[in-house]
Amino acid sequence: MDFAEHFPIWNKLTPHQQQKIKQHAIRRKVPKGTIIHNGFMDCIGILLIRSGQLRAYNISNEGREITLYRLFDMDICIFSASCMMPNILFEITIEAEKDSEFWIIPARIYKELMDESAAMANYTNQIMASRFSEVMWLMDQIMWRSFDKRLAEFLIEECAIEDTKQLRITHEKIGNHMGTAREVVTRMLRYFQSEGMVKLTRGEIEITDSKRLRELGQA
Amino acid sequence: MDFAEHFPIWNKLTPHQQQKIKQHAIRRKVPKGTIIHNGFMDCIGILLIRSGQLRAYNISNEGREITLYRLFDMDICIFSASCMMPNILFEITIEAEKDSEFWIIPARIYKELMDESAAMANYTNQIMASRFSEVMWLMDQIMWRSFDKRLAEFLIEECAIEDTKQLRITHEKIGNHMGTAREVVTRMLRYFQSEGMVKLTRGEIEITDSKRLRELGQA
DNA sequence: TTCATTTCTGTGATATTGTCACAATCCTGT
DNA sequence: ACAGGATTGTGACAATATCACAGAAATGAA
Repeated sequence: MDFAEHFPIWNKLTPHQQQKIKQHAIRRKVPKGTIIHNGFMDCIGILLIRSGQLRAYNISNEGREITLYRLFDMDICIFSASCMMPNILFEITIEAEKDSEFWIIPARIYKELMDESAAMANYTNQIMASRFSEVMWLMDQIMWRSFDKRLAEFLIEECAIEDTKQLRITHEKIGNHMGTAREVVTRMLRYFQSEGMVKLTRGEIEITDSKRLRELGQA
Repeated sequence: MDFAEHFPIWNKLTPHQQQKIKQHAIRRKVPKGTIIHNGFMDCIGILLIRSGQLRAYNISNEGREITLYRLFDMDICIFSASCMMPNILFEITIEAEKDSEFWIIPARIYKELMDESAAMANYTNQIMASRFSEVMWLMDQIMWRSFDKRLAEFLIEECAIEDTKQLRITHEKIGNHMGTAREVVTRMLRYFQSEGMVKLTRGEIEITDSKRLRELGQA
């Protein structure tokens, strides 16, 4: 079990607490597309991500989506255990964007640890603050930046994550990430193409002028 | 000092911790309009509100505002001590909307308490979760609800807070609360007036059909 | 291989909201 | 009474969202 290597505050826990985690942590593997957490329904526990990529997003009543943040290797997902936090009154969905593997610490166990360990509680605090910061960043984007800049930034970010200039993603998916309609994405991408910044083919977007796109995204 | 009566987890603290708070907590009174916290600049500490009303909001580079949440009697303001939370990477401004009075626990003292007391750390967690929930609620509003419904709901909410149907507020202020331009507010209010839901005079909005307004706000 | 079906993209028409410019009105202090 | 500021009103236009529908490309079944 290489859990200890990955859990950041392992050394601040007592042997007894370490033992407890070792005993109850479960390892799990899920294929791309799996819904790991959905609103209030389930409460599997805290996740420590070993590999893969998760996406936390919000769904409107009409089924429109917006990505709140993403989780990568070593990240910790707390909202999959929102049942143990009575003041979390919002619903969030968490989905595996890629095949992923993670450990689960059951909510009950984690709560016990938080209650008895200030280190654990403070660490949880920091994770919550990180997620909060990410959502606030998103809020700023939505409120104060125009769509062309946001889309440019999204494409650049996506290229960085996937480490390629040939993004295999549909306009619909981009719309779901950004909380807007597919048509809006299509139109803006066509504009980008007319400006020579991307080349569009079905199911793929090739970035042809990443310098200009980056400038636009950072403006 | 009636601090103890107001601080929710007072009983879970050791006498020594209680003593420490009593020693360092400061009481302060500020007039309406005071900026209590501004971005990263100051870090006065945790506030426990005794009376009055605070507003936490966000400012864009161009100076446009949006209210994130409000704080009332007994509420606790943590972002006035964001310097002690390294993962809080966003800027927030906190302003007294009315003459207000509160206690301040200096950030350093509060941090010491959190580090040594799991109860304190977990309590802080809950406050953070509450604020997070409020921001997520706002996000939902912004993303998925049309402006007429949001404005209707704002007016109803404002009436509840002020306990009156004659709101003394300018269109500009409403725009700043809702993150939109003054003209947009003016136009929608004129529409509401044409529908007989409000009556507009300079500096005042009288709600004349709160039933319909409420229905609109909840639709 | 062919055809039907599904997925993905393209586009015009219209509605909503944001931006800009400027005017009109009301209020306040002198 | 008057000047100057604060507040509100409004038209023109831009940006984005919504709706309806069509065409193109991929997929899978026969």
